[in-house]
Amino acid sequence: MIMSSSQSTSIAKKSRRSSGAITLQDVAKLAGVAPITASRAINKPDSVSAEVLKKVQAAVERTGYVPNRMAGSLASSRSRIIAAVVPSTVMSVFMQTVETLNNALFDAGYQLMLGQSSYSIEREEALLEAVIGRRPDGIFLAGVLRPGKARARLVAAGIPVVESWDLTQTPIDMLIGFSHLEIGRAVAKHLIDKGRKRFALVSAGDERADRRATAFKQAVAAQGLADVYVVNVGESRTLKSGRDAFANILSRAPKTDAIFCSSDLLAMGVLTEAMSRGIKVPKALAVMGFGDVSFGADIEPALSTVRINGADIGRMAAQYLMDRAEGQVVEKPIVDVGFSIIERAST
Amino acid sequence: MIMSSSQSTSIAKKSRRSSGAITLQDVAKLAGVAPITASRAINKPDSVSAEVLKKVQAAVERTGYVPNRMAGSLASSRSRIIAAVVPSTVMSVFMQTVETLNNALFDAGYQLMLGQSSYSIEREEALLEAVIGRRPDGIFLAGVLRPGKARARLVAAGIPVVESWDLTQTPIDMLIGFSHLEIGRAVAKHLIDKGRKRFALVSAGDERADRRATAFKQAVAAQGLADVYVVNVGESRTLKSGRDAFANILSRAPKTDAIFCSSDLLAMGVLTEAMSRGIKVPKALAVMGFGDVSFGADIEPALSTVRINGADIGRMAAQYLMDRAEGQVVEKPIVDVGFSIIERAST
DNA sequence: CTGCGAATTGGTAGCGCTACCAAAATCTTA
DNA sequence: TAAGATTTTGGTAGCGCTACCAATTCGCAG
Repeated sequence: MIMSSSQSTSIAKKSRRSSGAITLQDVAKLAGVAPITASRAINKPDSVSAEVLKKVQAAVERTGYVPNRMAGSLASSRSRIIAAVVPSTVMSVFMQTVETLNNALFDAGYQLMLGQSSYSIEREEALLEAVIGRRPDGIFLAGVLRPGKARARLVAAGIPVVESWDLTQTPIDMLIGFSHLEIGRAVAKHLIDKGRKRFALVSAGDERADRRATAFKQAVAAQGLADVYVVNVGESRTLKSGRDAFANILSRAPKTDAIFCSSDLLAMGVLTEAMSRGIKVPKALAVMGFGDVSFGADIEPALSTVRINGADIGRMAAQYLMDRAEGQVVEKPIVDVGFSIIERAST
Repeated sequence: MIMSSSQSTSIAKKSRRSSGAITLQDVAKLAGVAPITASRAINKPDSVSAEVLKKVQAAVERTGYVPNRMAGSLASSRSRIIAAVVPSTVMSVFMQTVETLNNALFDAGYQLMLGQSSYSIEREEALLEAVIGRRPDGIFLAGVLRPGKARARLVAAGIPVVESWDLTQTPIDMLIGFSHLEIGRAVAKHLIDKGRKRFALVSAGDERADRRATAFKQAVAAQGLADVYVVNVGESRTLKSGRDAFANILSRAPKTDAIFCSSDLLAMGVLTEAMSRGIKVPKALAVMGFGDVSFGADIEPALSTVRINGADIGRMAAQYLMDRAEGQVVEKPIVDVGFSIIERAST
C-alpha cells in the first residue's frame, strides 16, 4: 500500500497547473540530490560538498535553470525587493539618488521596484498600497510622508522605510535628509554677503520649496531689507516657467538684483531670459538655483546652486534598508546629510 | 480517527514560520466565508453576491488586510510585474518612455521593476538573469538586445519582450522603434537644404549614434560635399563634452558650418561654447541635437533637434506587454514609430 | 576498531494565495 | 411544482521554494 502510494506520487502526475518551466526539482533530479540540497548548492555554496556543488552547477548549466524568486520569497518571507517612490522620474533631482540606490541594491542581489506619485497624494497612497502588497523588504521615499492611511499602513506592515530629502522629528522609521530651513537661510546669507539688496524668489508649488522660501524671507527681513518678491510657478517646473517668471519680475519688481529659484531648471530659465534681454549676470543680477543639475557648472554663466549629495543619500538608504532587511539594527536612523552652497559665476 | 485527525489540523497549530501578518484566512474567518470566496470578493467583486461582498469588504477594512501578491503570483503564474531595463536613468532620453510606461502599467494594476545596465553588456546580462528570476509578465528593453546568453534565456523563458528605440529584422519578440539610418539621412538633408556645406559630428560612443553618423556621412558624400569631421566623446555624454568637442572642431576644422550632435545635451554644449566665443548661431553655425529634451525649445537660440515620441513608445509598450500577459495576440508586433525633424532657431 | 562531535544531506511541512472541480443555492420555464 | 439551467459558494490540491529538524556520513581521538 505505502509503496504504491509513494509510487503514485513519484510517477509523473504532471499537474495541469505547472507552468512548464524548469524547477529546482528538475535540477535536483538531474544532479542526483534532494531539492533542498540543490537549493543550498545554489544559494549557500559553502554549506555543501565540492562534489555536490559541481553536480548541481552542471545541472543548472545544462537545464538553463533560473530560480523562481517569487517562490523563494514566499517561503522565506524575504523578497529581496526594495521599492522606491518618487514624485517624478523625468529630469528629476531624485534620480541621482534612485540610480545610486538601485546600483547598490543590485550589487547585493536586490531588485528595485519604482513608483511615481506624480506629486499627487491620492496616487501616492494608492502606490504605497500596491507596493505593500508586494511585500518589499524595504521602501525608499523621496520626501517625507504626510500622516494618513498610507503612513498608518506602513507602520502596521513593519516594513523598513527610509524617508528622505527633509528633516522631521517624527519619521516613520529612518530618515536621511537635510534642512530646507537652513538652506533658505544660507542662500540668503550668501546673496546678502555678495552685496545684494532686492530679492525675488521663483518657486514651484512644493511644500519643501515653500519652507526654503520662508526661511529666506525671514533672513532677508532680519537684515532690514526690502520685501522679497515671490513668483509661484505652480506645477510647471520648466525652463520656460523660469523665463516667464523673470519677465514677470522685471515688470513688477524691476529693481530686483538677486533671484533664488526652487530648481536649477527654473534658474536656467531666468539666466536665459536675462541673456536674451541683455541683462548681465552676475553684474546686474545674481541667480541661484537648487539641486546642482549635472551641467550647471558648464553653462554660461556657470550656475551657482545648492548641492545635495543625492548619491550619498542613495548609498546610505541602500545600506540602511538592507541592514534592516537582514535583521541588523541601524545605529543612527536619522541622518542630516547637509548641503553645500556652490558658488559659481551667476552670483 | 478521521475526526481526531481533522481536528488536529483545524486546531490552531500556529506554524512557527507564519510571518504574523493578516492573511486571507483571517479575513475569510472574520467575514464568515471560505477563503476562496473572500479571494473572489476582493479580486472579482462581480462574481460574488452583494451580501458576501459587503461582509468581506468590512472584514478587509477592519483588519487592514493587504493581499500578499507574491503568494498570488506564485499560485496564478501571473506576477503583474513588468521589468524595464535602461542604460541609465539620470538625464536619460529613455526616462520619458519609462515614466509613461510606468503610469500606464500602474493604472492597470501592474508594477514596474527597474534595472540599469550602465551601458555595460555584462551588467545587462546579469540584470536580465536577475529579472527573469522574478518571473515578470513582460520585459521592456531600451534598445535592442545583442545575441548572447541573455537573449537565449529570454527566448527560452517565453516572457513577452518589447525591444525599442531601433529597428531590426530579428527582434526577440516585439519591437517599437525607428530607423537611425533614416534619421542620419533626414538630418543631412535638412542641413544641406539650409545651404550648409561643411559638416561635423559630435557623437557619443553608442552603436545607434554610429549608425546615424554613418548614414549622415553617406548622404553628405552623395552630394559631393567635403568629408565630415567627427568628434567622438566616448562615454562622456555631458554638456561639457559638447563644449570641448566644439573647441576641438574650431581648431581642427574651422570652416565647419553645421554640427549634428548625438544628443541634445552635447548640442547645448556646442551652443554654449559658440556663444562664449561670440560665434553666431545659426548665422555662422547650425547646430542640431537629438532627443528633444524638454527645455530645448526654450533655450536661446532654441535648439533644432530630432524628436522621438518617447511617451508613445511607453504607452504602446505597456499595451503590448499587458495584452500579451493576458494571452491576447498582438496584431502588429513590430512598429516603426518614426521621428520628426524639429526645426528651431539653431539651424 | 570503536565512539563521538562536526559536517553534510534529506524529509516534511508549510509560505499565502488561486486553479479546478464539485456542491449548494437560486432562478427559469414548462 | 418539478426539472433543468444558472449562479454562487466551497474543498482540495497545488504554485516552487525554504525553515526546521532528523538522519546520515565523515574525521579523528582513544
